Formats: sequence, structure tokens, C-alpha cells
Amino acid sequence: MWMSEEALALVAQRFRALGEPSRLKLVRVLMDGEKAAGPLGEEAGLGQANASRHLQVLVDAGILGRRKDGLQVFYGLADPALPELCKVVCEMVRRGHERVSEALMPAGVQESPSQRGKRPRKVRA
Amino acid sequence: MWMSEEALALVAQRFRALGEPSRLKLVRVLMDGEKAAGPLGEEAGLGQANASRHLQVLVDAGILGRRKDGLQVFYGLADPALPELCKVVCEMVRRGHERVSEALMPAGVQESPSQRGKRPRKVRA
DNA sequence: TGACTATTTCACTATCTAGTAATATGAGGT
DNA sequence: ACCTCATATTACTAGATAGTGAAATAGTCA
Repeated sequence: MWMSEEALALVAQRFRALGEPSRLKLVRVLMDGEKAAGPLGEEAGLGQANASRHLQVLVDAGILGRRKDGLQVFYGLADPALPELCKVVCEMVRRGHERVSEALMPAGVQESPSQRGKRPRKVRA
Repeated sequence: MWMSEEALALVAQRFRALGEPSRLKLVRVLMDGEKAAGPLGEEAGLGQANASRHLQVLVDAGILGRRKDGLQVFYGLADPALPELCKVVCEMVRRGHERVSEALMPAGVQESPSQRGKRPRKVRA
């Protein structure tokens, strides 16, 4: 329709890069401005090696950019649309949480009685 | 700062749910309107079990909603902001792809010469 | 050059995830 | 009740990923 297989993979890559709490912490710290890898990882509560790898993932996904200055490597947001993006998702989460955490329905869509409280089975907690 | 640990996990969950090409295909199909699981999975090119599981992930993440009608289960987008969200990310990808796929820099940020073509090493293809 | 420092990479384990085939569940029709 | 269809769930395998600590690498300063 309106997207190639390859472009789809790129979009997925970006979404997935933002799909780990640790990486979101890094991004959040960088909202205030660029920061060196050391303090950045520390502020996000990550080990050094771990932070480095997550930063690499974010750079590979085009979320972050890097700048070397002397001994340090500074990271910063690579796209001005990123705060907007996070804002949209945060609002989605907020909207979603006004309702019961499961029963999120699109307009006019309602769950059949059989799914409500009938069978606890194993609801994939 | 402006987000609890728990909220961060929820945001990450949503991002991660959109971080797989198969799931993006499902979402893309649903842009036109709700559809039953069978045709939906088929149109996305997924096996039955696989589609079902991906749909569950999307519902759990609050991306999709479901409606049972007789034998069939119809899925639909659960949040009106979703198309907007995808649009923003697609534009990010487009912007990022105008440049060389690696050298995405934030404003005024430039890579040190040592990182450019010097060490091929193992660039995490 | 040589020592020092910030950062990245390596080795490893544990956890998670995608995909597939087979089975179970649940609703309708006969 | 039985049988069938649509969907969901369950093993199971293979591959990816997070986390950690030790070691290597790149850059700076004496």
C-alpha cells in the first residue's frame, strides 16, 4: 500500500529502540541537552558497559547523535521530532490508563461477555 | 523528573509492541478499518498462530481493541493518535535516510575523524 | 613516549521473543 | 448431542537481547 518492506523494518527498528525502559531513561536524560556517556549512564542508573551498548543501539536507530570532545563522547537527540513523539505516546498511555488496564476499546467496540470474567485461564499477565 | 518508573515501563511496552515489522503490518492493515483476525493475519502474510499472538501483544499494549461477533473476532485501532504517531516516525525515518545511514547528527554535532573510516573492527552490522 | 582516563568491546549467562505445528476452546449450525 | 469453523493457546526450536565484569581501545596530558 504505502510502505515498502524495507521502510517498515526501519520504522520497526526505531520503535524497538525506544522499547526498553533503560533506553527511555537515557533519552529522557538527554531531553535537557547533550551529555557525556559516563554521567549519562550513571544518571540513568546503568552500568558502564550496558549504557554504552544501549547508546549504540539508539545511535544505530537514528535516535541519538554523538560528538567527541577530548576524552569524552557526548550524546544528544538526533531528531527534533523526538520529544513530540514521546509526548504522543505518553498521552496514549495516560488515556489508556483512565480505563481498566485491559479493556481498551476503540470507538463502539465492546468485548463479548465470554471474555470478561468467565475464564481466568492464563491471561498472559 | 517527570515520569515514574512504572509509567516508563508502560511507554516502553507501547513502543516495543510497535517494534516488529509483523505487528506494524497488522496495524497498517487496520488503518483502513477493523477486520477479523483471519483475513487480517492473512493480509499481513502471517501464519494463524503467529498472527494471533501478535494481535494479543498489540491488545495488551493498548494499541488495538477487539470485538467478538459470532465466530469471528474483529480488531481495530484503539487510539486515534496512532496514525499520527506512525506519521511522525515515518518522517523521522525519511529525514534520517536523506543522510548517510550512520552519520545522523544533532545540530552542530560532528563526528571525530577517528571514527569515520579508520577502524572497521566490528561495526555491529 | 608513557601513564592516565573515558569509553567501547568481549565473554558469558539468563531471559525473552519470533516462528511453526499441533491441540484446545468456544460459538453456530445440523 | 455432534460436527465444523474461527480463533486462541500450548509445546518447542532458534535467534536476539539485557545485564555484568574483565579486558582492550582511543584520546589526552605530563
